[in-house]
This record gives sequence, C-alpha cells and structure tokens, in this order.
Amino acid sequence: MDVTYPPRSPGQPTIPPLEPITTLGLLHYADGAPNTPVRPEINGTIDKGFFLSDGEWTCYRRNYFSCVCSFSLTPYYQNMPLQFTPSSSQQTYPVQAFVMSISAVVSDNDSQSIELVQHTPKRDKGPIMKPEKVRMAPKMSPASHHPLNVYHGQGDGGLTPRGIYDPTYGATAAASQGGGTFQTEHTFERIQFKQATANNGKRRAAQQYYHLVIELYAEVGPHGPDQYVRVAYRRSAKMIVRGRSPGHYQTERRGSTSSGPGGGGGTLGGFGNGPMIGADFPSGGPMMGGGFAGGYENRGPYSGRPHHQHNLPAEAMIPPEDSKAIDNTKGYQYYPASVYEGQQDSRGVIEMFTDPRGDQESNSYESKGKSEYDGASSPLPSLFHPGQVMSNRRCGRFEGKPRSEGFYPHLISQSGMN
DNA sequence: CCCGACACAAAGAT
DNA sequence: CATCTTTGTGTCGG
Repeated sequence: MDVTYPPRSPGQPTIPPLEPITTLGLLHYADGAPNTPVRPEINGTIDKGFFLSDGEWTCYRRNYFSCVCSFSLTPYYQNMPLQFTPSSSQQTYPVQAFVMSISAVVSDNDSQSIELVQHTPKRDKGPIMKPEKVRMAPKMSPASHHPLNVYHGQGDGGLTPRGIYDPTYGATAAASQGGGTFQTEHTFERIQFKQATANNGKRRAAQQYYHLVIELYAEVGPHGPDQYVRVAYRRSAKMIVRGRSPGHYQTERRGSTSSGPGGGGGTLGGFGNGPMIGADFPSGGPMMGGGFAGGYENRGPYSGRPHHQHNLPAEAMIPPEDSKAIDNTKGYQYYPASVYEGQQDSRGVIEMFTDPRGDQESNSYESKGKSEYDGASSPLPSLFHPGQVMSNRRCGRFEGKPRSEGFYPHLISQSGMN
C-alpha cells in the first residue's frame, strides 16, 4: 500500500545513474489565461543486472534487469485539467492521463532505438513482450528536493497523506481504467535488451553504448486511450550490453583501452558516468568500499567454477530497507497503442503515438500457483502485468554489488547534462 | 561476433 | 529440511 519506493538505500554506485530529465514541451494547467505551468520530474531506478566494469555500466543481454519508474508534477492539483504543448508547436493537447514506459536508444543516436523485451518468470516457456505503457498517477512532487531522498516514510501509516488519488483503488483493474486511480510507481521486471551493444570486446572499434530511456507520455486521445504525446523522458547513463556469457569476458578485459569511461565512446550523449564512480575512481576518489572499481572481473580465485561468489566488499552495510514497492496494478494498463509521429521540429520533437492495436497480444501465462501477480485480483487474466511485486534484491552474483544498500545521496547527475 | 534455444545448477521462496 | 521456482550462465548450432 504504501507507495514508498524501494529504497533509498541506494547508495553505492550500484546502479546506473540517470541523466537529467528532458522535457519535450510545456505542460500546464488549463486554469485561465495565464495557465499555470507544471514541471514534470521523472524518477527511475535500474535495479539489478548492472555492474561497473572498467568504470562502465555493463550488463549482459541475457540477464534480467528491472526498472522502477515514477513521475511527479510540480505543482500538482489533482483535479485541475492539464494540457501539453509540445515545443515547437502551438498545438495544445488536453491531457487525459499519464503513461510511462521504458525504451532504449543508442548513445550516438537517440534516434536509433533498441528494443527491450520482457519475459515472464517462465522465461522461454512463457510469452515475451515489450515493456508496455503503463498508466500512472504522479507522485507527490519531490519538489525541490533531490530525487534521491524522496522516500516517504514507509511503515508508518502516515504516508498516505497525500491522498491525491483516492485509495479506492483496489480494484479491479478494469475499474481503474475509467478514471480511477493509478499507481504512482511501476516496476518493469525481467527486462532485457534485445540486442547487445556493438563492438563489445574490441579495442579497435569504438564501443557502442545504449541508454535506457524512461518516458512519460500524456494520453491525449479524445475518447480512447490510444493517442499519446511524449512529454518528457530521462535517459540513464550510457551502458554496455554484453552479448556473450560472462565467462568470455572474465579473462577478456581490455583494460587499458582507456577509451575510458567518460569518453568511452565519447559518444555519450550526456554524461557517462561522471557522476560518481565512473571517472572518479581513477582519480583516487574515496569511494566507498567499492572495490569494484578495479573490475568486478576479478571474481576471485575460483578456478573452474565460475559460478558466483559474490565478493562483496563487505562494506555494504545497512540494508535494512527493503521497502519494496508493491505495486499492485493489475489489469488495466495495456492499451494497444500504436504510435505515429506527429511532427517534428529541429529542436523539439513532437512525438505522437497512436496505437493500432494489433501488435501485441495479451498473453496470459498461467502462473503456477504462485506468482507474484496473483496477489491482485485481476479479473482478466489477459491483462496482466508481470508482477511487479518483487523487487527482489538478491545478491548479485559475482557482480557483488549490493544492489541497494549503502547510499549516496548526492551527486548524481551533474556532470554533464545534455 | 552475435543470437536464440536448451540445459543445468545455484539462490531464494515456500 | 525438502521442494519448487526463478534466474544466471555454459554450450551448441546457426
């Protein structure tokens, strides 16, 4: 019930940072001649799957990662109608609802997108789909705070104070569809990149990087939810997606390419890792006990059994927070929406999406008797939402990163914005 | 080199 | 503690 989110214990550079938000237009209330402008903020946490290798955020294409997303509006008046005016356009669209989703793009070219896939716990035996757009309500604005300490007391009942959306939600998904309330946070689980970054191990060619993109859309369809305009998005730091098994990289290490983290491919569109680790450690930053700077690759002395052995630095203390965000959302979302571009401008790109339903089908997987999502009573099995409940924090394998322990409230995105 | 599929095994969840 | 589930990853074939 609480909307609390994971954790704030995120501290260490155990997860890839996000670049600052990029807005694609002006969001405002329709409250009068001088409409009140609204500033959207996107929050996201990439939990699991990534580790730092040579100062670069890396993951394996074959492994899962999850992304917790939320957004907020400042100021936020729950009942006031909102409108969105894309940059470079005078056209104003009424905002019926907000939807979030995730995608990925090549660092060099934001225009080159990379597909993301989502599995069910049954993996190959179950259906595979792309992350869907999920309807969401804004969280209380973090206002002027750092995105980091945004946690709201959890555990204490006081946290629902913001009664922004009435808690009536319990409901069935379908119900919420109509105008009910939506979760303020959503976790995309079991996500993986459809393809690896190019030139992964080559020292010669420039390493390619991807950026995970957390997007916020406004649903502007007059009647049905099938028309969206992207309002803003927030990219992650650039990352490398390895295509082969970990074993192949263990020994590999290029190490000195020094293409370096920061400059890496240089292509990074924004900042690579400047925020914390990345470029830092070489300079001798006093990092936390992260020993991984040297490379997680040294997983120790194992000799034949590469299997995990987490060699956590051990300094990962305090992890007591596991507020997992239990989002129950179960039905409702998934609108077959298609997308079409509206118009573009040199600087502001207005993107409109409409969905011609048809490309994805709801798949229903039969949860064996237990799965995470069963918790909710979704009337329709077909509208699922892969369980977002578990925000498991198992210890990573060799990556040994305490996914969310320790924390570092500060410097997160500042080295470079785009 | 990368990808998809199959298969096994370890970590967690029950 | 036994068992089932979930997920990382080795491996083979394309």
